[in-house]
Order: sequence, then structure tokens, then C-alpha cells
Amino acid sequence: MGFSKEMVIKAVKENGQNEGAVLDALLTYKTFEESPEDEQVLVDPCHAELASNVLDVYPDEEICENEEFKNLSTEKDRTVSLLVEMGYQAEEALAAIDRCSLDTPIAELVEFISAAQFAYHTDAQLGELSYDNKIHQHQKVCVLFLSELTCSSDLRFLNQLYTMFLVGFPKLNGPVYMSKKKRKYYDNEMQKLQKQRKYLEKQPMDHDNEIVHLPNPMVGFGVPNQPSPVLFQRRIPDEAEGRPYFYFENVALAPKGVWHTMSRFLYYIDPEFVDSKFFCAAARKRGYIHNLPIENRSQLLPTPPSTIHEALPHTKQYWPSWDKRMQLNCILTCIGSAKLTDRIKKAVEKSGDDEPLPGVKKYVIQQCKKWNLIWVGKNKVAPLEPHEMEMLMGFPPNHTRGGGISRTEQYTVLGNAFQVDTVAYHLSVLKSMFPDGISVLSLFSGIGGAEVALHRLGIPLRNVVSVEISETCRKILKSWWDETNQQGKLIHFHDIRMLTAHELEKCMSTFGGFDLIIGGSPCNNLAGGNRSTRNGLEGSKSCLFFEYYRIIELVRSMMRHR
DNA sequence: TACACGATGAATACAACT
DNA sequence: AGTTGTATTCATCGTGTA
Repeated sequence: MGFSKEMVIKAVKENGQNEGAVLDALLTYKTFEESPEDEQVLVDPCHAELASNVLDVYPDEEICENEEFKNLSTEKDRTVSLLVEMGYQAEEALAAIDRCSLDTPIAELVEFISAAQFAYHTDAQLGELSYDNKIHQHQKVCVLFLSELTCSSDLRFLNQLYTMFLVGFPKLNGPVYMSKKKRKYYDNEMQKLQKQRKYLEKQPMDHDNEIVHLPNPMVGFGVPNQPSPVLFQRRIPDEAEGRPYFYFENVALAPKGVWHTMSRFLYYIDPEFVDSKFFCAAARKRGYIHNLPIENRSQLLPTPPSTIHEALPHTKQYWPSWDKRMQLNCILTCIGSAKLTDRIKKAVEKSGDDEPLPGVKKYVIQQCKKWNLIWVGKNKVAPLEPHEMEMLMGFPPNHTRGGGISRTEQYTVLGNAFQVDTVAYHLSVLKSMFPDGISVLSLFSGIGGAEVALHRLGIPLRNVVSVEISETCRKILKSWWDETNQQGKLIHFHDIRMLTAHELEKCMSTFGGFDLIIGGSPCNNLAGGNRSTRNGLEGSKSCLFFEYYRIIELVRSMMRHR
């Protein structure tokens, strides 16, 4: 069929014996190979790989010693001329430097320009739309590209592109970078990709390979006091092995295909699905993708109460015998209203001291389960209090209190948090590995579930770089940090989308790299409770998963070559 | 202005059944 | 193997009120 031997070998290596995937990969290579020579630097699948290799040897420093550049007046001029030398226009180079700052490594500037060019092009294709709408369309296009390509170097390049869309390239407001020749080339590329997409959409999908099955019971690789599950071989590819360890979390009951995609991005590691009802008195079905060892885990002590009665003893005296609940449902971000509890009270009181009619009982139980209501008085139900949620989730008392936080916001941040005991069980294996403490990169930190878990395990927190967009959450974590008298350093970043490789490099050079990357990406567009925008990884919040992926890939590749 | 409330179902898994 | 019924779910939005 005209493919070169090297290509076929590469494709088989990356896709195994799956003929369809191999063919797809070959077609993709072919697409790129046919690019005109002088444009290759822009969309060549090897380009991203090249860039990351270059990054490893710090080319800008190396080249700085070259005589040719010493005569140039400023560092900026030097960088610009270097980029021009590489085939970029001076305007592009200047815009990139202005946007990224001058001391950004050359490889990152190159990636920025490449992504900006492609982004600009797709932007032109979308025509007249509102800014927000455009950004969202770009994200969609990117997700589609990303989910079609399986070659890892393609993924790296497109990931950079994706970042560009997220960051909002049109704000550049720069000149039109593309020459007519380039524009034509991009049009051509776009058409090919769209054709490929349509072709793939028509193909009958091999759904069996795409479905990630949830274990029943949901005990992951094992939980305390439960029979061990039958374990299939747990395979962690070499490139995902070892330090820095990573730990990713999200809702287990995401739309179909989402976990398969997330697993594909995170080195094809099988997710570990665990229900926190095996750790505390409330359910919480979550999936975790991590490369931690799973032997010799240990529980957090003291073990928390496992039933409603033990966890909330004051409810015992009011709990009717016909409410058979032993554990609570998942703690969400919204609570039942006062009027609802009122209606329930009236309905139950109608029957006096007798048991309510079956119809009433059914209604009450249904509402109690739906809204996680507990019995706090005679015939009286109420939603959980924030401090009760904190306790159930494994946080210290009043963790989310103070700092001018509203009650509603307390519920929101608690509903988004880790169940500390569950996460700590998985992280417990780190204790013997890092007896002197660990350096943590905490993404989407929220109220600091990861930090609390590590602290309660007795693992000293040497350095914590926390990325969290909500100011209230950052305040909560900071005040916990101060209250628990932490000796290490806590550094906050605001927006993960703005976190550059350069900033990470700076952190890592002072900390000696990271030991653990931990976090759960936003689930807003994955969660079952979302009626309006449950649109999967394309959603405006949940698409930040790809940022999580970007950071992991970045940190790990930087640390591999330190 | 900030906060609390109430209306807004569908997607998914699974047990039980034909 | 297909069908039916049951249970659960890290939510968003506009609106009224203090």
C-alpha cells in the first residue's frame, strides 16, 4: 500500500495487532509525511517530540555560548533571531515572547507559535461566533482530534494546541501570521482531518474495547474488611512507572467512554473504582488512576464510624424503624430545602403515633435518600450540617468554616472534596518510601483533601505546590496549613491553564522535582446530577482533565531527563 | 449585592424477570 | 438474550429576599 517499512514497524509497535488501529496510524503518518518540507516544523508529528528533547538539554543556554549570538544587543533580539532562523516570522516570535515572558525556554516558545498558528487557522474556519462560543468550538475540535489520534507524539503536539485554545489565543490580537501558502496548506490539513473524522464516525465502533466495567462490589484492588477481589494482571507501562507518582480521581459514574478516554491519556492504566462506603458512613463512588503500588496498604487511624448511627448518634433516638438506611448516599454540593423537610414533617405527623401509610412511607424514604436527610427530631428530618459533612469526609472539625465563607459555598466545596480515609488508604504506601517527607504537586486542590490525607498518614509535607482557582478554597487550605503548623513550603497557583512549563521547572529546580502529583479534575460535566450540561470531557469544566494530563506529561518528561 | 431556594430529568448500572 | 423496573448521581440556572 505504499507505506515505508519503518512506518509499519512504528505503527505496529504502538498499536499492537489491532489491524484497524495500525492502518489508522499509518494513514495519519502518511498525512503528515506528505506535508511540504518547509512546513514540517509546524505539524510534523515528530516535532513535539523534537521540542521536548531539545528542552531536555536547554538549547537556549547552549546556543547562548555560540559566538554568533554574542554580538546581538539584547536577549530578546537573540531569541527572536533564533526563532527566525528556525523559520518563524519575527512578528510571531515577538508575540510569543510578549505572551510567555522572555526567559521562557525556546522549545516552549516554538510550541506556543505552532499552536497559535493552528489555532488561528481553525478560528478563521469557524466564522462569526461569540468569543465564548468560539472557544468552546475549539475545545470540541481539539477533543475530537485528541480522541482520534493514538500516536503519543501526536498527542503531545495536540495537547499543546489544546492548551492554546483553553488559554484563549484570540486575545493575542496580533497580525495575521499566516502567509497564503501556509493558509492553503492548513486548509488542506483540516480537510484531511475532517475526512478522517467522518470516516471514523461511520465505522462501526468496537465498543467492547471502549467500555470500562465497574466492579461490583466497588472495592477496587481491595478495601479493608472485605473479601479481596479477583485481581486481573495490573499492568503499568514502563513510561508510567515510578517517581513522580501520580494519583488522579473523578466520578465513577461518568458518561460512557469517558473513563476509557481518561485511561488512554494516563498511560492506559486501569482505573481503580472504589466506593467510600467501605471507609465511612457515606457512599462515594469514585475512580482513581494511579501508579502507586497496591501492596501493604494501611488504614487511617482511628477508623471512622461506618454506619449512620455510629457517625450521628444524636439521630438514633428519632430514627423510625421503617427507615432501614444504615449508610448515607453520596454527599453532593446541594442540600434539601427547609420547605421539603417541612412537607415531610407534616406528612409523617398526619399518622400520629402510628406508622405512616405505605404510600407516605415510600414518599418519605424516597426523598430522604434523594436529599440525604437525617432524623433530627420527632418526625423531623434535616439535611446534614457542614460540620457533619466534614466529619464524614474525613476532615478536621470546622475545616471549611470561617474566612467569610457562606453556608452554600461550604456545601459546594465539601461536595467536591476527596473522602480522606479512602484516598489515604491508597496513599499509605508512600509512607515507607518517603520517610523524610514528600514534595507534592496538588492540582485542583480544592479544600486540600490530599494534603489532609498525607498529613494524617504522618507523611511530612516538605513542599506543596497547589493549583486551585477558587480563592475561598485557597484560603481554606492556607488556614489549615497554618493551623496544623506545617513546616514545609506552600506555594499557590491560580489557574492551571496558565501554569507554564517554565514555572514548573522553576519549582522543580528548587524542590528537586516532585514525588507525587495528585488531584481530581472537575466533574461538573460528568456528574449525573447535572441536568443541563452533562456533556462529558468536552464540557467547559471537565475538559480541564486535559490540562491535568498536560501537567503530568510535562513534569514526568522533565524529570525523566534531569 | 450576596445568599438561599426551588425547578429543571437523563444517563447509567443492575437486579429480576420473561 | 432481551425486557422491565429500581436506584443513584463531586449540578446549573433563574428568581426572590434580606
